[in-house]
Amino acid sequence: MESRPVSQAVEDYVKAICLLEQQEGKATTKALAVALDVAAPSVTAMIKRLHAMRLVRHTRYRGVALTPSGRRMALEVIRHHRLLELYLVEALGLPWDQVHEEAERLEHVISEELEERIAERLGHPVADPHGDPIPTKGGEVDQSAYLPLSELNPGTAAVIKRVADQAPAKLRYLGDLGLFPEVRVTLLEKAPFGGPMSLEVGETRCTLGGDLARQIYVLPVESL
Amino acid sequence: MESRPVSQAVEDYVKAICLLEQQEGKATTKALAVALDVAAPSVTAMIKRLHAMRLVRHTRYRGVALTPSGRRMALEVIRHHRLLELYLVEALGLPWDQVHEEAERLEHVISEELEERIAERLGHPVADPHGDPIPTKGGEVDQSAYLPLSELNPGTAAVIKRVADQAPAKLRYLGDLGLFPEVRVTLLEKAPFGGPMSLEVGETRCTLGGDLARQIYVLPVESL
DNA sequence: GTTTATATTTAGATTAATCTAAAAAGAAAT
DNA sequence: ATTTCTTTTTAGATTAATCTAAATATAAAC
Ligand SMILES: [Mn+2]
Ligand SMILES: [Mn+2]
Ligand SMILES: [Mn+2]
Ligand SMILES: [Mn+2]
Repeated sequence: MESRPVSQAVEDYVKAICLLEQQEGKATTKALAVALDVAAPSVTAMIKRLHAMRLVRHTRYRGVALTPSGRRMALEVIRHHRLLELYLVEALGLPWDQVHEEAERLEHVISEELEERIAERLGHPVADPHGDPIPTKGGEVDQSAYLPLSELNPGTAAVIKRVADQAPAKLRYLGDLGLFPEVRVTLLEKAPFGGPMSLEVGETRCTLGGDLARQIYVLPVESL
Repeated sequence: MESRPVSQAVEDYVKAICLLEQQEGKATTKALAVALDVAAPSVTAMIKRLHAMRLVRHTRYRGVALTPSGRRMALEVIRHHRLLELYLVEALGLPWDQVHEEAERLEHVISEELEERIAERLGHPVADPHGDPIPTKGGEVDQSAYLPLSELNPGTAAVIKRVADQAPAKLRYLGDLGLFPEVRVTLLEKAPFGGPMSLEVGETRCTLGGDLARQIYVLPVESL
């Protein structure tokens, strides 16, 4: 019954499976290979190990699904990751485009004790700097669904709730424009067919491409 | 010429070698095996790898010595470790007996950027919570030598400068007595042959065994 | 419904890091 | 100077995690 500590690789796999299940509805070998930047046969090999550890169920050629204990592990890692991202921004002033990479490594090595201190210091926050929900210790995740900024009607005001793009360069760009979660914006004009839109952010205005706008999720102010 | 990131194991080995060179004057296979809690043949195998990486020089049956680049790497890891220990105590309130274990893992995963932010937040400190010197970015280490508390003359006052024992239980005990670095104590009485001693700490007094007293280093106040 | 493209798995190899058992070297004791 | 003890090294095996090349299964296109 000796269960030795789980490796970083295993944690990254269950985390990736969990995120894929949420975002795509299922986790395939290919999607995991892309997400983790490894070759497909490496994924197949790891899936066998994860199955032996009872962390996933696997149907050949059909992808994997987390077991309850796999999900518990994944949410624990995701909680670490998002708490760390927020801590690095709030307590140490790291820019929001650098914290993902840092948290990617730190998430595997902090103790439960340290996790708790960080959560306490932050006032038990519910979202990370990008607006992604922080799972509770009990494994609950806020499921609120928001509207892509690209779907907002011109003339409407809304509060940014989530920035789904991870790419540092894009985050830096959005940061320069002042587009963070909890910031209020007003959509002025929108070109058709997913074209660019012009926004009012505080005192200033800016133009945003359709691709970026599709990655920004908002809550229209009427809904408040 | 692609030099892939160094593993945690390699970092722990060069760190252990560096500390042994300082404390014992040399780093033998056996001493490393004990320090790292691995079997002796594992050390021999790793020494070969470290040699291939030009981090150590090795004379068969005689132990290893760090090369300049090995020492640079070791001091970098030690800097991380000690900065982290201090940060965990100062910024997050972890008890000083728990931070060693935590830093042992974190030291390998923080970026140079994060290291710098932490150092800045702490005001570029020169010692960790146990009084161990924090190497500078340039690789300089404070070499001050202090007096073991066990060698202090009765009736003399001194400031604690370093607590060399790592054992959490002992650190907790010393902490309860208020015996931390930078605390001023007065030696009242001392039993002969390394026996116990009685101390004045602030308003209170306490008795300390000879073994513990030998691990506490002080600076007598006359020297100030 | 075949053919073609894509995804998945198997086969086989590699590397880092560890282990135990046994041989060899060096140090200490007689 | 031998003998004995300790340390170090070799030999050989194991496990996790990865890779490339090739085989096989599924899905898409025609
Ligand atoms: Mn990770
Ligand atoms: Mn995030
Ligand atoms: Mn370590
Ligand atoms: Mn320390």
